[in-house]
Amino acid sequence: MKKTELFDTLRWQILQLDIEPGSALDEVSLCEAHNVSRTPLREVLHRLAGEGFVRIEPNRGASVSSMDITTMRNFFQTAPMIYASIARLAAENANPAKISTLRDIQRDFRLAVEAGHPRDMAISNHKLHETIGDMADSPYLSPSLQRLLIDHTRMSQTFYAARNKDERTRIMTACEQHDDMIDAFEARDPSRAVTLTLDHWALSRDRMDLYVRPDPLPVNPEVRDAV
Amino acid sequence: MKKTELFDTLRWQILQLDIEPGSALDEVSLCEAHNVSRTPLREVLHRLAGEGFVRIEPNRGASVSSMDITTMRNFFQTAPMIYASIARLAAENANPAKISTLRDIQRDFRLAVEAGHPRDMAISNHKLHETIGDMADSPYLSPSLQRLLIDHTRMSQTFYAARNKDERTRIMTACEQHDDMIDAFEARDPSRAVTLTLDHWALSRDRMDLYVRPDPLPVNPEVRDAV
DNA sequence: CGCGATAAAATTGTGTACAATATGTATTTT
DNA sequence: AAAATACATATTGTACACAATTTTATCGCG
Repeated sequence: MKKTELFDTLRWQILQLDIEPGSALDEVSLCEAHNVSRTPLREVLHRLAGEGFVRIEPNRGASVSSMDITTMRNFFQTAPMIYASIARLAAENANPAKISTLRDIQRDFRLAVEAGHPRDMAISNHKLHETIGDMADSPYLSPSLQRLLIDHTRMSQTFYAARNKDERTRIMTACEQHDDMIDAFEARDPSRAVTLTLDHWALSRDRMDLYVRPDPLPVNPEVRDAV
Repeated sequence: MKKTELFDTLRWQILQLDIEPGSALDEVSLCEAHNVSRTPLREVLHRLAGEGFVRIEPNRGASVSSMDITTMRNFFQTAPMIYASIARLAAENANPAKISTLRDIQRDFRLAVEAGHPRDMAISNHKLHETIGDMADSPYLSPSLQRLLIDHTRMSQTFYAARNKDERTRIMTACEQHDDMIDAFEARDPSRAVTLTLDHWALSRDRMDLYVRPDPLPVNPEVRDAV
């Protein structure tokens, strides 16, 4: 397997929670698993570290970036601002090629929703928001967007693994919102794009709360205090 | 030289424009210069790439991130928002240890100003804003702050290389603003911290414009078109 | 002289061996 | 039995050799 593939593979494995947050990454086992030597693997790990997927402690190897409660608080604080700014820029910078890409991704997303495949939903959703970030074309904002999306996608696994009818309805709503957002980008309507984006955020935020505080809440007082 | 040192060395060389933006980085010459083999050097380059200091094109090596006019436009658009948000969080999360660090760095900055050492000013200024970012303690905002600071520090070389009295006065003002900002952080006054930060931004912005559009403007029409 | 193909040189990418460091275990000491 | 030490093992870090690729130089041809 080539290095670029390896990078993408590990990236997606992390995003899809195939590799648990916080878990240690053993170099030799990864090498055997992906059929590369340690030299390119380590280079990939260093890049992943630079982009926030992984944490490298000198002489102690790499581990997947963790998602603890304190960072979650920051997440909910920061996400709406970044998403809104990105949306604004994306609407200002919209071009037909990127809009077309967005439509393609959104088609995949809708198919995944109709087929009820949580993994594919999460993947398409990530790609969609990543592409919006590309369209915004802001080298200064996209680092934060990328960092947000890492944790957003990991958390959204819960969101898309819909169990009851209400949750499935929410996913349908999110799907419609995507279409509306793309329409707003295409129409180059920044303020509408921002509004729709914030609505979209609010919808997924309500569900992601459950990731941090799983439903039903544990009644164990010790656990509550720890949180 | 160890790998962590090498990382910092290259980082500062890029930030201080010792290595020109856009210039190619030859692996073997860097190895000889810093007395390491290519393996650790390449790992460092990959990490620098992940953090936005460097750009790696497969099979074509690494080059220092460039600063063209289009990215500059994004810079001025994005910077105030990120700086303000970071300032707010820094004021909310202020703790004595970090405040003390800030005071130390600011002391260095003032010394550099009084001694008239542009390089040291730029370094201290970078460290100061980086530490404010640490204090804000937001894993989602700091990637963008870091990316902004890369270009801000590189541009500020112009700012600190003061030639006339007016420019030196501006630097003095910036120095005072640093103190006021740290006071606001220490007092845990978010809104004041944000206001002061935006003032500080406005001051340096006015000077950095000159970097993008050097004074006096070239009247050559070909150059204008190319830009 | 310009253009394209081909060969040589230089540069980047990968595999492997070995060194340095950290971790785990057994033994000794109190 | 607990703590400390020394040793063995496992893991990470680095150097180097070679493979793959790109860049440069050379040559032939119209």
